[in-house]
Amino acid sequence: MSIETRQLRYFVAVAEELHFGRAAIRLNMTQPPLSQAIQSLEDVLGATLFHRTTRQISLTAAGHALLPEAKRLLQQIESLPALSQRAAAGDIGELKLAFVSIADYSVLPPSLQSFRQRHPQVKIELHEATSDVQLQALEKASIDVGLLIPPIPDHLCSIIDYRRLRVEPLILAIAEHRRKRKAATQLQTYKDLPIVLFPRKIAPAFHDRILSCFQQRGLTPEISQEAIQMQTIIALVSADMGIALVPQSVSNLKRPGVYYQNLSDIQAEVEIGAAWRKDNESPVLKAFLNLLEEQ
Amino acid sequence: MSIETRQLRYFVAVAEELHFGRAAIRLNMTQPPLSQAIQSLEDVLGATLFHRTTRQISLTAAGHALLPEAKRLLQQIESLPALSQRAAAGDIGELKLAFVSIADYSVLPPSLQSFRQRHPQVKIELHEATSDVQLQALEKASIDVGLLIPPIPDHLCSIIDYRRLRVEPLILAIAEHRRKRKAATQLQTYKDLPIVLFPRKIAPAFHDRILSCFQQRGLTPEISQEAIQMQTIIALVSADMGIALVPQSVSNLKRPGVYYQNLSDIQAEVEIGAAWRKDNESPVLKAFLNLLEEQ
DNA sequence: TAAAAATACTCCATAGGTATTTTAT
DNA sequence: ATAAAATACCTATGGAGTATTTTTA
Repeated sequence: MSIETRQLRYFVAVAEELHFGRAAIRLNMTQPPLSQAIQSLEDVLGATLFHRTTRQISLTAAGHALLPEAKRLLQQIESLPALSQRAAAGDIGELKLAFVSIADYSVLPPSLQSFRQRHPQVKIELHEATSDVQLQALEKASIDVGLLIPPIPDHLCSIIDYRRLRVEPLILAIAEHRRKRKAATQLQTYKDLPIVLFPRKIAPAFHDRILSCFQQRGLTPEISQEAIQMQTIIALVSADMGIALVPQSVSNLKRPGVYYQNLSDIQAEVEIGAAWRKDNESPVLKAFLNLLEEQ
Repeated sequence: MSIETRQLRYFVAVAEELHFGRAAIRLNMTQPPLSQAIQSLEDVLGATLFHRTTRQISLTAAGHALLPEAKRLLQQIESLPALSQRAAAGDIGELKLAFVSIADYSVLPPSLQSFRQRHPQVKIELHEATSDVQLQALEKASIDVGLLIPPIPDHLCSIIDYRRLRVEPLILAIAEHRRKRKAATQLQTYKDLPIVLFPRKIAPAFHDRILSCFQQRGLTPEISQEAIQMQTIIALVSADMGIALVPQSVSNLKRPGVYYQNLSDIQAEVEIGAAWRKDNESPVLKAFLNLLEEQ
């Protein structure tokens, strides 16, 4: 036998009224079944809760100890519907979000800010990761959503949905003192400088997109250094290790000695989008995707 | 309609098994009523808890949010019998204890120490108070027990029980330099010195007991100063304001310049006892009284 | 097509009601 | 004498069982 919330409600009513008859009225029932319910509660607890005479009743020590506990528990149980509904609406919960370092300079900050504002109770778990790591994480469902650079491999298209968020042109990051005078907007101009690049292993699509810009112009640049994060690449440019092609939004990352130059002779763009599992029913995820839709 | 613990138990079982059939077996019941109970729980909560296909079920966001709450609540509800039983045994609860300052040097410390040891969960509320204040407090039931100096007034004898704890001889407290050489054990020896005394208003019984010692010997001492607490009286003796008659145990209160002298020519004693309301059923009080009994 | 949840119905345990007794003031 | 809790007994709601249907992987 086990304690039911009904018994706790009855106990609280009797403890507060200190009168079985009045408590029964308050509970919309008659006195005898209330007496029986309290007796059965006392049985289960293994302690008497009331000193009874037919004229007046009072709480025993066990009753005194139980009353605040019972009230607290009842209150918490009554709050469960609200809890469930808020969870179902995506107002509470958790969002595991991964992003490529580029997103850190474009889509991520405004999205995060407005999501936090609308869903302050949602715990957001952020992971910086490359696109292929994110795709693996999505495959094993260890993240809810990834902000990454396409493509989505064919074998994952059946379980993963993707939505484009932003397309940015590539621009040139170059050490200030290497800059040619008078708006040299041609990549060709800098053909003799080595380049800093993402490793092909880590981000093959992005790596190839950049190299193809050079190949289109018949250039075969020397790769002086590889780096995984945008800020490292910019740091290397600033240290005069070479030039780099980066998404336009990275120019928000100001660094002394680094100049960003739009290019006129290449059309290369880089796309960032959101990817998530088709079978992920999380209302928090839905809320996040709705918000991305709006922006 | 309201949530019953039965429904929470069912939910936890299904959420852990992720299978209605197996959960039903675990709960010693059949599957259909379990499905119905979960449905009715979902109705009350206003949220669905499981994504169901006939092949497999999984928790919704609402279910995920509810599961830890439900487990916690069930655990707490299951701990209520233990709580009630400990309260009934006096192992948890509160003891409001008042004591006269004299008790602070005799009965109180050992009693408190062993009670704390046996009932570490009991919260003890200590008040230093004179006997008459304690009796008033007992009358309006604002304390559980008082350590005081008798007598109990007649009009309270019907509602208050009393038990003698200790009887101590009165001894002389005297400034070191006033002490006559060679064991002057007669009160008479010091008849010319003024005395320090409890105010009659505050502790008439104790006041009168002390004065009667002098009167027995035909002495009428000058009262130089009155004080309510033992340590104040001893401080005044040390400041050479006069001599004092104090219970023997007060000699534990060493103070430079104060000498304690047994007296051979008086028989006066002071009694300390415990008083409590007859109608106080508190198991904590019972435990405390049992312990006093032993000592 | 087969495993599992939902539905339909049946039944009985027990929550709750009515009538009465007991008890303490 | 009376108010109030306990007891005895009855009723009926709804929790749980059995049989069957529906669903989807």
